[in-house]
Amino acid sequence: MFDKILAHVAKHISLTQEEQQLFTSLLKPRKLLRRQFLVQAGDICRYESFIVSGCLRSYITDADGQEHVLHFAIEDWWISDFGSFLHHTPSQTNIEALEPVETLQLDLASLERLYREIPAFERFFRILHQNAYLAQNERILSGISRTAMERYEAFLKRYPAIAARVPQKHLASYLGMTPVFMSQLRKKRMER
Amino acid sequence: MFDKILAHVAKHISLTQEEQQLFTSLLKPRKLLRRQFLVQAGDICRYESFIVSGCLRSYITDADGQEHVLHFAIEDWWISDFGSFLHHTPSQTNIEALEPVETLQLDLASLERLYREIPAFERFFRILHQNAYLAQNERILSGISRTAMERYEAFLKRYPAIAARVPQKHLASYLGMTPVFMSQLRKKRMER
DNA sequence: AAACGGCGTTAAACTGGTTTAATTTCCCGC
DNA sequence: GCGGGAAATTAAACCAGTTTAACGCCGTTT
Repeated sequence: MFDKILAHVAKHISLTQEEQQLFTSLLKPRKLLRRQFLVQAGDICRYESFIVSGCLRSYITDADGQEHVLHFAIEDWWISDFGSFLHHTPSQTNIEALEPVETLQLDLASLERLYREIPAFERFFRILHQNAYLAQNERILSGISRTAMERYEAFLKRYPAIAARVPQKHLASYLGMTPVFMSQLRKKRMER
Repeated sequence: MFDKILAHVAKHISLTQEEQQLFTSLLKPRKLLRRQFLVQAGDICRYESFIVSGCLRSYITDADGQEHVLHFAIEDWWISDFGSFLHHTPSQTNIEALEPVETLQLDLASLERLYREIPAFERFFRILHQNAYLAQNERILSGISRTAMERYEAFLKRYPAIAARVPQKHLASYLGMTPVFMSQLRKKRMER
């Protein structure tokens, strides 16, 4: 049951048997059906959720009622409304299962206990946040310097598994364009 | 000389006298004139630079020769090409002083030594990266959900000091619009 | 198997933002 | 303080991406 998450953690830090035990004892499993919400806007997001299987999207609904996809997350990734989780403030985002999902959840008190009792976890999450920061930089650059076609093709190249797995309208939203326009881009690519 | 950076670090972690001494002994001062580069594309970015005074921008030049501003940085912030710094790969970005700048620089070996000898620094940089990640999220959201006018006004509200300090063309680039269009937005705001 | 509703596609009108180019203003180096 | 070059402004033509609406294709429900 904990194999996947232990293998994931072992990519960055090594834990003794006892440390593994402590860590896994803090994790609470949670399963979601398709279309079920892990977090809803207005809730306080109480967990960082490690995804054992399945696929989710996080998005916000703006003042005009329009949805904007912030992230996709699949196996071996973590997801949360990070601001809400850290500061116990109401979540801006919704996080919805696009497929049946199994997660392992860690609450803030448990995370802080981990930091205290197994300092290597400071390192582990530092590395995760570093990587997240690098990926975000890429995405920002993409947004200010690339055309819609370039963004679409870059996504296909970098995350082919996700592109094949999520509805196009959500991908279009993630990429900052309309589903109609993305469909036109797909057509142009086919003709080429 | 080290007052500013010690005060900055003290916001997140507490250090003993000896730890402060070790930390500051690893910092190398570097000053830049206006228009001088802290990092040039193609170089390996060997330092995280803490800014004691002055203002810089990081940007990339794309295949068409167009510049795109990724970040501004002022007093009390850190700047680097983080990917280049971490992995010793050639920098994608240029980092240029917009004013005379004083920095304190930390190289990767020193940073790793800090992590080893003062584990609190794992925590310190975890928190910095967490905050960076949150700010990046905001910006991405802004890019996919807001109009140019909304982005401009949000920036003015959040970073008025920077907006007043940097050339408009750089700000326009940061916000993902042309200087000409931003000038039109400014005019509309004045008329209102 | 019929009816329903959500999703992707197509086409056409439209608009927010770009491009180009001319004019003015502002630095700042001498 | 003066001259030159870069930055900001204005106007007009242009284009990338949006909007609206109609249609066809599944997959689900009944």
